[in-house]
Amino acid sequence: MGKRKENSTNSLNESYIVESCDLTYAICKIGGRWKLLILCRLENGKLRFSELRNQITGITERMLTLQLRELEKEGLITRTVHAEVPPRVDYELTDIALELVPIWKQLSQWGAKHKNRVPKQ
Amino acid sequence: MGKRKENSTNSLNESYIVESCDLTYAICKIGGRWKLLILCRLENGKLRFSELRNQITGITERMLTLQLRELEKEGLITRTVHAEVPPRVDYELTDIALELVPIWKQLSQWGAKHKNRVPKQ
DNA sequence: CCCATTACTTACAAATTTGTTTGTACCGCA
DNA sequence: TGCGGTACAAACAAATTTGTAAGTAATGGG
Repeated sequence: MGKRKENSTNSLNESYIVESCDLTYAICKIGGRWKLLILCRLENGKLRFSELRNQITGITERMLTLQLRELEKEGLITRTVHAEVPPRVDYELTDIALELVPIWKQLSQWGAKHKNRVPKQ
Repeated sequence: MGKRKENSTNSLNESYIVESCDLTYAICKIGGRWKLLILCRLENGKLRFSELRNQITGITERMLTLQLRELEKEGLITRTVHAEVPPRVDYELTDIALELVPIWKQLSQWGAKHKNRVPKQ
């Protein structure tokens, strides 16, 4: 995501909020437009870059790369490079990410329910 | 948050993604930096604007207003204005928002756990 | 009349996120 | 030699989100 300004109000705010609230911490890790979508896809096992790209509608290669990098840094996925040509790389959920599965399932159910209840707009 | 460009790639993407995935739909509703923090505070009953502002470190009045408006539009909170001077307004979770409570509790627990497991950064 | 209080609104500016386009390395194949 | 496939990276541009600073209305109290 490019670097952030170290001392922007945003950054200061964020670090402050994060350290004082586990929930916000979690949201920071898995929030944003793509992260959960990516994790979701990996729910049933490894996938390679191109598979993710094809399965996630609307994502660009750049975004996929960026998000994968972040997820890796946060310890939510592992990245395995196979020394072949053409290159092959695959991604897999870590244990800690697997613990999120029930959560995103519930959230998904809630989403479905909410979608029906507030269809106007 | 100000209007969005109707036909930006972002918007198109978002609506597409949202309609095809309940999870992303949910994330759209409660994602972002402040929404869950606000909902959290309301977990134990109504609060007025100033109470929210004081309890949520780092939020500005503008952000609080904007987020509250969105949450209201999405049917997650109700807004009650008391015809007094100085004004008094309070906010309360709706039923559908209450259904999120267990989810954010789990997420919070996960956050706490993750925080300890990946302290390096 | 002046001030304080509350819950905002508005205009503007800065920061952050996302997208577009082009390019890279490697090898095998025609 | 040129092309194709894979998994990216870099430069740049646009969109979106967040923050700052300054109002506003209504009214009771001094």
